[in-house]
Amino acid sequence: MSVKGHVLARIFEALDACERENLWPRVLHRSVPLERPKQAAHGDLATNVAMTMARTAKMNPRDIAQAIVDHLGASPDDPVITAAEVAGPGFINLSLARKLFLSSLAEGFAQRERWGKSRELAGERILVEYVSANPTGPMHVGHARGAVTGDIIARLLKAAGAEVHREYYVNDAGVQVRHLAHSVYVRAQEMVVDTLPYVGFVPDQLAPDDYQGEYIIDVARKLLEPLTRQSREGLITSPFIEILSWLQDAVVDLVMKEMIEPDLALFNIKFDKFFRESELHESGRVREAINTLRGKGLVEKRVLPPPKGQERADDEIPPTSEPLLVMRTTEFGDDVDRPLVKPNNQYTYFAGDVAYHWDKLQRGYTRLINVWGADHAGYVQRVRAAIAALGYDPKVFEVVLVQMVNLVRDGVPVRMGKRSGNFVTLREVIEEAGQDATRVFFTERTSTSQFDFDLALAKKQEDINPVFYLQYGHARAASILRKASERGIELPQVTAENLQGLALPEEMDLVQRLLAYPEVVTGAAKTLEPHRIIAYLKETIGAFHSYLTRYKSTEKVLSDDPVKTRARLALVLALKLTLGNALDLIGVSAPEQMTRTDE
RNA sequence: GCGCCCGUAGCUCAAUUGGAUAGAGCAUCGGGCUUCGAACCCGAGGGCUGGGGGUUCAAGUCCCUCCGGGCGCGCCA
Repeated sequence: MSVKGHVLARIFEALDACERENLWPRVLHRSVPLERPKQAAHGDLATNVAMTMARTAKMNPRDIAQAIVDHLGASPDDPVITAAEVAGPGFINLSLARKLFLSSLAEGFAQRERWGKSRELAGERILVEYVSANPTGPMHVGHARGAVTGDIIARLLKAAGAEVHREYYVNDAGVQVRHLAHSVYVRAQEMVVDTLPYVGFVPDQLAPDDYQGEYIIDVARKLLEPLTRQSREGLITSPFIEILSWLQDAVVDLVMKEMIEPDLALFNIKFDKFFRESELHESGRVREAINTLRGKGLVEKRVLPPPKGQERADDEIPPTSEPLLVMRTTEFGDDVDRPLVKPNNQYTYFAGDVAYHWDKLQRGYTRLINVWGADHAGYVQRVRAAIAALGYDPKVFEVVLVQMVNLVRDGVPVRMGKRSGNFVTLREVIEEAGQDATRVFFTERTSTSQFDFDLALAKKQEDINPVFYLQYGHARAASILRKASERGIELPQVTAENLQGLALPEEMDLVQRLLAYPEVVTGAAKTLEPHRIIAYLKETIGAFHSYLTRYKSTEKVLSDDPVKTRARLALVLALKLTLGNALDLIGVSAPEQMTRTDE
């Protein structure tokens, strides 16, 4: 049982005792917050139950707190609570038995790579959808943040005991893919035109909305590569519209297999499934979803009004007054109703997404977590509406909105566009900064914060980069253990007995920080906030360095006193395990030693 | 104009989800390596938590309202 578990049991006993004496009305279900105070003077743990009870009990919180303290039975010899006192407006500050911490740490260490993992979310089946970048080119830095965030959220949920599947939704059915196919078609024609046995063939031209990027030529080359000369000629001389369907499929396949999947692999990000939007259309799932909505009377054919507010400056999309099939998402909190079928009789992207999320729900997931870019914020409400309309609890649908990354070079914004082909790829960033650093860079902050990614700075930042700090902590612990072995000191078992030699306040502080690790993991998992792991690492490592420095000339880990040495080595072992597990959780390597590459 | 996200030290961000005296890194200044790794540590300066109002024992955190920034706002994805 955890330290908090022991303490909670005692607090509940005390509450029971008070209620048996009718000091206040009995409450059946009560939560008791138990926190580690910021200030050491406030004890090892503190609770504010008394203050939360004051209102319903109609009593002074200090009086309640005092009654609880009186029934807590704290004494210096107690195996759990050695002292308890009322403080401030009604806090109860608790001092705990040293032995309790030490044996808890030993128990934790015994779990090895399982230390920090829990069964907190056991029974939940969670689908995490992330990246889902359009299959129209390589991934750029803008996708990196979502990729890292989604990956780590999946890892956190798994660590908390949930069954987790990772999915990438491939939008291979829209006009963008049509433009992609046409771009490749044109490039392929240009490559083959010279070898044609007859003259007079005129290649197509790239349309304004087609993709200009260099990589299109690569895709075209890869497309033609496996084909015989005859097939190549047949392909490029066929009218675009005739081979469109085949071409789209082939091109998306190439982009996914040759560009996106390898880049993700470079990042050590894997998916359980790449879900093709086209599957939903081909299998009739989209039609089925719309029919279901129709059966509920939520679909109608009508003219949608133009958007409110400012007039569109450009005339790209002419206003249409044709009636189209819309879903009444406004009945579920959306701003306006959303179209399902376009005037040209094609399904909208939204129609596909309704079917997709319906499919997810029918696969039995209890939670659907989508990691989306902030530019999709306006989309959340309509999908949630669809889920509610299909008869599911909209709360199962959660969206982590990852804010935009502004790419700058020396403070000057870098414009990016996939069509223009002007962008910095994910591959370039990873090759430049490394996987570990990129992961940390995108995980440090809350996903709601927007920030600039300065390419020039990223190079210079070697010393500033937080990843080194995180890894250095682990390496330094490893180094001490290595040094001990060099001196012929046997590494101790991490047991409560061996830890008994810990006496310094900084040592007990470290013990308590390590003991907090499992809660940090479950906390990060429950809030879907990966940055908490980084924050924990920074704080714990900071405390470790500080401890080592303070006692570097007085109380070293490897001292003349065998009892202290054994205890401190056991602490370092537990620390190294905890840091290693935490780094592993966020997909960052935990080196045994570090070597400087610069200077 | 409407919707969503955000506003905390000069800069980049935290703050145990409503708790006690708001903390780190970078930058600036000043210290600390003959002995376990100085990619480190210690100290100093720097704050009306954008402004105002409200909710309560308690607000950076929740509600309202202004101000400022980002994203989105047809039938693109």
